[in-house]
Amino acid sequence: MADYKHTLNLPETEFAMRGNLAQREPEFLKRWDDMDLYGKLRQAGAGKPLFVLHDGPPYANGDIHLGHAVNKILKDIIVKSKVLSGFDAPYIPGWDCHGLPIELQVEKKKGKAGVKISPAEFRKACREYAMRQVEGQRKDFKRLGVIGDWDHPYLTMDFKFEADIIRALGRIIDKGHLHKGAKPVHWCIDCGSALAEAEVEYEDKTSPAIDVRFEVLDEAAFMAQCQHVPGKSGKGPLSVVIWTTTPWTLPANQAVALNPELDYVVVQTDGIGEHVPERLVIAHALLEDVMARYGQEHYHVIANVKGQALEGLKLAHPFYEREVPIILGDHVTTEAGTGAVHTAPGHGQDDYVVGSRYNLKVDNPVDGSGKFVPGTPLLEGQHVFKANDAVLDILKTKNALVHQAALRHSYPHCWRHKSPIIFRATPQWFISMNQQGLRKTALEQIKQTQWVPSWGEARIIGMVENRPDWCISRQRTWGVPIALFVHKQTNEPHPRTNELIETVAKRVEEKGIDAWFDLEPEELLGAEAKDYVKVTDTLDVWFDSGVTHYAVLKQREGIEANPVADLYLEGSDQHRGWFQSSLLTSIAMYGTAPYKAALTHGFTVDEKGHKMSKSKGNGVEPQKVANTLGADILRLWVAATDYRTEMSGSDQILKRTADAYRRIRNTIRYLLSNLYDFDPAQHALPADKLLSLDKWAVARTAQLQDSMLQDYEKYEFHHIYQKVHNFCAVDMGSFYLDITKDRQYTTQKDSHARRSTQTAMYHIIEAIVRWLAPILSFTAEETWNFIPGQRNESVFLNGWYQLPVVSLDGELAMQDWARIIEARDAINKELEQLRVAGGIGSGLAADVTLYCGREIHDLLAKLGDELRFVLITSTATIQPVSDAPPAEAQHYTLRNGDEMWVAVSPSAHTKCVRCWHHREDIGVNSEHPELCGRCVENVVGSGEQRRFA
RNA sequence: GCCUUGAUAGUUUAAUUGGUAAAACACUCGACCGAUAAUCGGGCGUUUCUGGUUCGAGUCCAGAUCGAGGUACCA
Repeated sequence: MADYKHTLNLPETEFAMRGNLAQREPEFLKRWDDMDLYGKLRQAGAGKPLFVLHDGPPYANGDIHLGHAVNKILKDIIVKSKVLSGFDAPYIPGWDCHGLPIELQVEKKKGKAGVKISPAEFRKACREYAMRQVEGQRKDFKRLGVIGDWDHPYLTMDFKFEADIIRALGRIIDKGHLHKGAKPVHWCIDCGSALAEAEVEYEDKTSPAIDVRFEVLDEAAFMAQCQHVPGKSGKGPLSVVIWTTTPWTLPANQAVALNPELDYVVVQTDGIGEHVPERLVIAHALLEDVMARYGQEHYHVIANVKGQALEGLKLAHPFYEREVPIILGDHVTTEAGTGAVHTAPGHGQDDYVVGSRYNLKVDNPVDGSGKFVPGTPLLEGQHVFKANDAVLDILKTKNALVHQAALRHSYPHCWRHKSPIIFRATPQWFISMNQQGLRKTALEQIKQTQWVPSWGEARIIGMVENRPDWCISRQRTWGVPIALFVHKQTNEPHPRTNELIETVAKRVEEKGIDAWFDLEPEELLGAEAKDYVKVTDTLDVWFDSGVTHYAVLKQREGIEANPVADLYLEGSDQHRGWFQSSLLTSIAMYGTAPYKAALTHGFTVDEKGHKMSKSKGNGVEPQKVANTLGADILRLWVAATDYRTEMSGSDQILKRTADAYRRIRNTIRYLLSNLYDFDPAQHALPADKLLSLDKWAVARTAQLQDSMLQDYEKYEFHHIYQKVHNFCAVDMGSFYLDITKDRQYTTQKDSHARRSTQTAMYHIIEAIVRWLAPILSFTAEETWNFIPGQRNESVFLNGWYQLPVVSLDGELAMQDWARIIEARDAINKELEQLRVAGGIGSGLAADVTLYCGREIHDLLAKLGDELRFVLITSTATIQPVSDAPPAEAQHYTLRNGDEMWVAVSPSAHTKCVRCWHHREDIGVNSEHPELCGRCVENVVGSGEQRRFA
């Protein structure tokens, strides 16, 4: 048998079938670094319309996890797609560097600031620690193929940034949003300082649980609000009874809270203990429990009243000469107690919130060491927990104690000392939501912003509507100072605050935040210094990151006057966090939101939808994925997953993604391998000279590209993934590439038929490589250099591909090809039947006869002899239905109603050794006895002509 | 507890205004041996559950279950 293989145009390429991504990707990273891709992108972008995706800073602590990877990859996909769409899209990554978690890490190694180590040294250690964290995270982010200004990221601890935080604060003060107030904080008596939420742990503790009378002052006014039970009149004193587990907070009591919706009763008792008959006010739902607790068997309800009706009525404090009002709050429940809650705004978060609604005094008679301050009647100098007994004694003396018991319950403790902590009001700084209309403007601006997904709007509106004033002060070491001098008497900031802040900012720009902590007030205030106190509180770190629009957007991304980014993109937790802190500071400073659109992605969860955690061992580490499957697989997973809800990730799911990747990669490889001898400059045919099927392929590609560009526009990457994959597997793999294989391989190298396919393939690969670039960045860059023709050094330095416009209006239109595909599917089913029956192996061993209804007949007839190439069979004959299909022919009804009978049979002819078609005309040329006529023509003749396929 | 949000084949995603549940992957059976750790063909769902509205519900309504994010409370 003669060997004709050398007369075929078999595919060849150096583009590896296996990606070897984990090993190869670092080479591309180096290449991008060496060519300064980011710098080149900026140069190329000069003058183009700007698209700013402003990066939200991750916290500089710990290794990056899958959620970080998702966030950065989504941002990268968007930035890159905008570049391809012709925008100048800078990307400046940043880090959040101050704050408690870093302090705690440093404290573990160096000890507590101000105790074992000076605050200045402590801050230095924090700065060094944060820097190391940034290095580690930067390395991991870069490894994922994220392109950005990694050499010049923004760090909230840069001296310049720290100075700008102070300037931003100055501007907010200037606009009148700051106020000083008091707020209860967790306070450890042993530490002598406030604790952050993260430093509090909950443990069981036994406390005295007491019921206390608050006598009604104006009995007539009270009873007037009630509905009396007929025939029941009462006698004896009338009191509202509260229940508390912290007797020591009673000195700070300012009110008694009832639930407006609850039913309360006035109950007549015979007398509790040795006391005389009296009337008590209790929530109806708790009446039986309470009476049982008091040991009362004989009692009766004499009146009913809604909590609502009692608002504002005055009660007597149990042991001070003080009138306290009845107030209303939804936090009052019937789970425990009496339905009436002792309210001390200085000693509880809830009491503070409800108290601020009623303008109650935030009284805190307890000092930092837990003792009642001088001047506290009856209790001065006593330690709060020991004062419990004293309070009980006083209550007994005043006949105010109804009942007492011990209660074991969960109670906050200091994580260092394991000792119970207290709530204690301390002076704090706030950004007011209302005094300059911040809340109102924020709500207006939220409506001006595009939220993706749209429910983000309702979410953040709900939060902004309900949030209290923003407490921006912390009593911490590693943070940007609230650089104010306040008057010793008035507590007011210095009148020249504006100017002082700029002076301080300049110093901080030189020396960092220590410039403030080291500052002697005299240096700036001179003789006035004796009247002022230098504030040493630090800012909430949410303030730091909240002003990146000022410190970064305004100063580095080419947006000057009023920094507004095109897009902020973060996880859904940031409606509470960065989206909000950025919104509030921006409005306080400029009156507008800092972003035009805010996009949120869900959290990463495992395949069952449960959150990832170390203890469950269901986590996916991005570093590990990059080093085994490759970063492109992780990127493909991010793109393939609908980020609007939770994103499921697991080893299984990533393996599926890797399988899908291989399909895409092999399609690319096959296209490249068929272009090894193709030079577009020399061989490309004009669009109107292409074969019909090749026109279809180009048109299909263009169609898909249009819809994909819309998907990029709408940030719906999972649709792009589905479309690309489907294109590779269906349009290309099972149809176009399968059919054109014969033409590629068997026609003459430089024939019109072959150059036509190559032209189509060339356009297709030029398009695909760009579709993929934002997602499979490494693979696209690798592909870029394998595509024939002149090209620049990176796929990212290009726009989307302009596919040639093809017109299929001639004999076969797009919908005609769709119907041909439909007919082909039916024929494939029959071929499979024959194959299973053992009649044939390859489809090329079969003859097909079709008995067709009118329309499909006319359509297939247009293909003439080339129908067999479309069906990939040796012969394909069409007959009208009137020719009476044989019994063995299978009947199909096509979508347009046309009928078709399909008959398949093994070919009677021998197989051409070159093209593998079974043909009657094998051996027509005696010099090539094993070849069919067509192959003879292609080997020694002038080559076959094709029109359609 | 409250606010926001989700649930479609083993997996990832589709399904205009309610109108026969669609792909791909995986799996499986087979073919090919000129994309070969590749390629081609054939095969697989009570749309989480329970009710309701409707001629008709994945889609609308009510409730439940399980999950995610945020927030509050434990006086």
